[in-house]
Amino acid sequence: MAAAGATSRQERKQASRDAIVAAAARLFRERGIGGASVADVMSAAGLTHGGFYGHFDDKEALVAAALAAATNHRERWIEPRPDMDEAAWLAWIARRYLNVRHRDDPGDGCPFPPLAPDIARDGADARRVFEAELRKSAERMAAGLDDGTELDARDKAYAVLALCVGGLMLSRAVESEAVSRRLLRASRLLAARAAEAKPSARDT
Amino acid sequence: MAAAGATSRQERKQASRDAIVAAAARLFRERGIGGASVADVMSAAGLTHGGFYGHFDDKEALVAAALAAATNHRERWIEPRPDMDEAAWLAWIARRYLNVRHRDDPGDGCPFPPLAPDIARDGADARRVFEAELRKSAERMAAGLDDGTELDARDKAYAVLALCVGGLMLSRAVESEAVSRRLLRASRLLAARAAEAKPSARDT
DNA sequence: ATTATCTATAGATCTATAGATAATGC
DNA sequence: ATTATCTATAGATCTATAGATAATGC
Repeated sequence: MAAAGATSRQERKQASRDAIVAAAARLFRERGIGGASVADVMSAAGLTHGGFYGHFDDKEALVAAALAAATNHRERWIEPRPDMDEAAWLAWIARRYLNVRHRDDPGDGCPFPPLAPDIARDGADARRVFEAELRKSAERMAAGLDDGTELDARDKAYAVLALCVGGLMLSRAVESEAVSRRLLRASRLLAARAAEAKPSARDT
Repeated sequence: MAAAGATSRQERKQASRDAIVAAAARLFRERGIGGASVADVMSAAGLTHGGFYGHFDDKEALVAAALAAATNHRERWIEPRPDMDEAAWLAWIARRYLNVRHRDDPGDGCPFPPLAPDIARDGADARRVFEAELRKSAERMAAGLDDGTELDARDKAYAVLALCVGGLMLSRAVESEAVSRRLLRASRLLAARAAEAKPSARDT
């Protein structure tokens, strides 16, 4: 008789937990970890402050969960495109990441630029989650790249990630629109150069 | 009779202010802006909490001053080397910036990686100072670079800065030494590729 | 009867201010 | 007499906990 529509106690608790994590993932990206209190997160999730500690031991555990949850971004930016050569694909990825829309919507964007310094100073658990997420991004990108002479496919991916994260972060920290856009554009153009100089030379 | 050794009231106040700014520049880089309280900064400067407001209107004014003061880093990393070609010089700059020593000493290092996200969320004053400092770095670097076909000298400089800042920041946010070093190395290698493919081709 | 959530609060911050103190400079 | 700094504190947070409440599930 356990019909599909029935929401068990466990299911509802899980739904609350999911709402807390989703709210935290957004607020931490928008305001930084210190800028969003537990009460802020719970309120955004439609719950009251005190209930938080039935779901997590402490705020640091929430940080790790929120970071892992803010992962949906990856599929949007690092999409396989077998029809393109390496340089064109890297340019395509960089264009999807380094743009004004992404710059202006940190709450729904990549968690690395707004959270990296906070995580660097946080506990080892958070850094382990950060590393796992970064590695997944690198591996997804590396799958579409070739090993080069100096940089293998994963090296290229890490370097392009560093460039994208740095470019987006700096574009948010400057005041003038002109410099901000210049940072985005220049970083996009350098990203494509991670490709080997002559990717299709051997085909000729 | 105003001998050189005499310290006027004004001079001593200036010395206190300098000590406050120096302490703030270090603590903000080490712990983030939210992680160092006004009391922490004053204590590190050898003064008491209450005296702060005789020097600055509020904490945000200190952030702007501390950011501008953490500028001595630039000369260390972007040193003109007319003996090198463009790619070699960029590789040299990247090596000076993207290394383990710099990674492990944020308090004495470049203020951009640890502070950029905080500044992005802070007031316009802080962002203006950030932009001015970034622009000075870019111009110092661009002075040693050539205009290319896609990227002019300043574009190259901004892109290399984005890469360096992103690479250093990510290398601090991951937990394993192996991934951290890989990020530094891969970013160093990509930095050199901001140079034109054949800088000395015309000379032949 | 069990459990998820809420109300209320303790204890520890943090920014900013007000008034006291101690040292310089007229 | 002026001014830089210190002591003390108000008012506003923030994390975490304890005990009350209300709803599910036996």
